Amino acid sequence: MEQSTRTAELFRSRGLRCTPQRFAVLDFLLRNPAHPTAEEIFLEINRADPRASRATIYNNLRTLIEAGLVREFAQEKRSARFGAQVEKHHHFICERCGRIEDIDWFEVKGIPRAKDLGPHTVREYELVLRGVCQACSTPRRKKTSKTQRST
Amino acid sequence: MEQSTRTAELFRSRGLRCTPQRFAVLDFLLRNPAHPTAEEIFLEINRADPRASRATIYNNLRTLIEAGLVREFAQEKRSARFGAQVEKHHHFICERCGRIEDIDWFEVKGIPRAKDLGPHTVREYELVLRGVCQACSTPRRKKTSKTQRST
DNA sequence: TTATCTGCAAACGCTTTGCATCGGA
DNA sequence: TCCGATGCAAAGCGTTTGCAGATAA
Repeated sequence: MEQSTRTAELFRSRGLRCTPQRFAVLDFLLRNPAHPTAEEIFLEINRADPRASRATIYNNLRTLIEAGLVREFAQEKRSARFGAQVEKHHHFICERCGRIEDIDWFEVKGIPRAKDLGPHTVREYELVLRGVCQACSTPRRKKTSKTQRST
Repeated sequence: MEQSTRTAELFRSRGLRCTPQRFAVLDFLLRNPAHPTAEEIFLEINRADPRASRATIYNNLRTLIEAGLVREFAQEKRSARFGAQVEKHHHFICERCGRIEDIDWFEVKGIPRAKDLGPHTVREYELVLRGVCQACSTPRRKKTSKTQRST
């Protein structure tokens, strides 16, 4: 109730109303570092206030992401992408067209050891680079960029 | 026509029939390093053979993934996950329960320079570690693992 | 010949949207 | 007061599945 005032002001400073549902979403994410799914967030908030709806949770997640207060993870683009290279490799993702390119494997120095990770066991790792690919950064004619669906 | 024979044998060696559609999927992925979506693969294959259906493309992608010939990217689990930590950080993903944990940011030595990446511009990067989290590797009672939807 | 695979259409799961109502500032 | 936010239900999209007919081996 100090923290909550701060959150309320955070919202206002971005032109957002501080509604109970909106507050609950951010509050829950701040307390829960395990990257819950929208459904989990909904279940939690709906438990406290059974009138809270899925639509509102989803809407607020979008709103908070646009406001830079929340981050979405593991959904680079709408649909899954596939590749025939099955050996270890890193990835480059174009933020404009969604294209994913493989980067030849190389070891990364300084991967956290078990002790730094807590008790988790790491089986594999990869580096994900994000940026703009050549096709998208070249302001030529039509561009080859759009790799999205087109039906 | 040499290459294709090799692919056919690859299939057979894993107990898979070599159908035109299945061949086309793997062939397309081998030729196309840009990690196309299922829809893109469908459009391409359907253009050559208008009878090829989406269902078959999807089925074959699953089959090929199970056979270890194809890899799926950027779809850790079914639904998106969210977090309130908006600063740079790395991620640990539990392969059993899908939980995603933030790892405090640290620079990684040896990120490919522009020259090695071709003409792409890297804006940011992150390390993605995959393994088994403590909760899932501890064979205790009920386990806290299941973080999936539960409706 | 026959188990596997295909195409179709319907089902599914997650997410977004249209719209009437509600309520924070 | 009044515009933004909410809840509901329905639509959207990507993906999976049940089933009858087709086909690789």
